[in-house]
Amino acid sequence: MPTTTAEQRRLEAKVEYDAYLATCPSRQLLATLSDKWVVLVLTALDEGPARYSELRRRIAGVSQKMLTQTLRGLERDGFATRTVTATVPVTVTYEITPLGASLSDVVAHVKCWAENNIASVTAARTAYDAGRAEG
Amino acid sequence: MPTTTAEQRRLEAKVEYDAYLATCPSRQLLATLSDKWVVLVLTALDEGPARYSELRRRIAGVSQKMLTQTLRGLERDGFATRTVTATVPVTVTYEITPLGASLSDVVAHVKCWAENNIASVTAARTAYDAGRAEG
DNA sequence: CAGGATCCGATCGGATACTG
DNA sequence: CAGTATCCGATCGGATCCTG
Repeated sequence: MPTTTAEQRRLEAKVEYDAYLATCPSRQLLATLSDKWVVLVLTALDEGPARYSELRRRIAGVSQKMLTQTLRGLERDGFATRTVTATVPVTVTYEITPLGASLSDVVAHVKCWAENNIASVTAARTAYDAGRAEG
Repeated sequence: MPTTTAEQRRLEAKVEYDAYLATCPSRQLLATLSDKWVVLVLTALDEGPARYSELRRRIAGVSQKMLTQTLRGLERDGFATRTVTATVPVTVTYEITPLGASLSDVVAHVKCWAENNIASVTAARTAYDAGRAEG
């Protein structure tokens, strides 16, 4: 009854790999950028400081849950600052940090590539789908 | 019974925004890169052509479902080619395309930023968590 | 070898209701 | 105004079984 087979070894490899991925800086960042809301909020903040409600307006369609959650993440990662002013009712202002702005530049770079190459991607997709259709 | 209130308008805004996002090239690409497997497979292919089983080994921890699904996506987007050789059993080789290699360069750029700035992010996180802990 | 098909638990994210 | 807390449907992805 050999319980350690290819199955076992694959599982071990997975655990190792997961650990590797978890500590890999680039994977961590990719995971962050994976979040669609992170990119949208970061971009919105890049246009200038804004209050919570202002952000909800800039990013139409975001739920309050996701906006809050995303802002907390950005704050934690040092990409944005959260400033509370003791007015009545309280005023909260979010602002992008230099680090956040730097990240925003990277995102802009990705956007640039996308805009330059979307035509090729669309063409490839159309061709691929056409091939599927005719069998 | 005014059924069209702020709630209604927000929904409409959301629909519009979703449509905008769906057609936005950069968002489409970001959505693609969002997928952790896309990045991993693309990177693996960037190291050279490989067969299906070889890819499973290069990317430890990937399930066959996700690998296949991801490869189909890459093929559809024109980032990789799939070549079937009629041997017994059949041999399938995947290779990155120039477009895919170009995208891989962008990913490398992101990785570079990550490696250069991970220290700042980690520091920010530690500081943030410390602040939370002490209340 | 290279997948297609299916089941199913886990996570995500929107809607809703309530608070200082 | 700026959130927090909860419910819950939908999607994701891994495991498993099967095929040319």
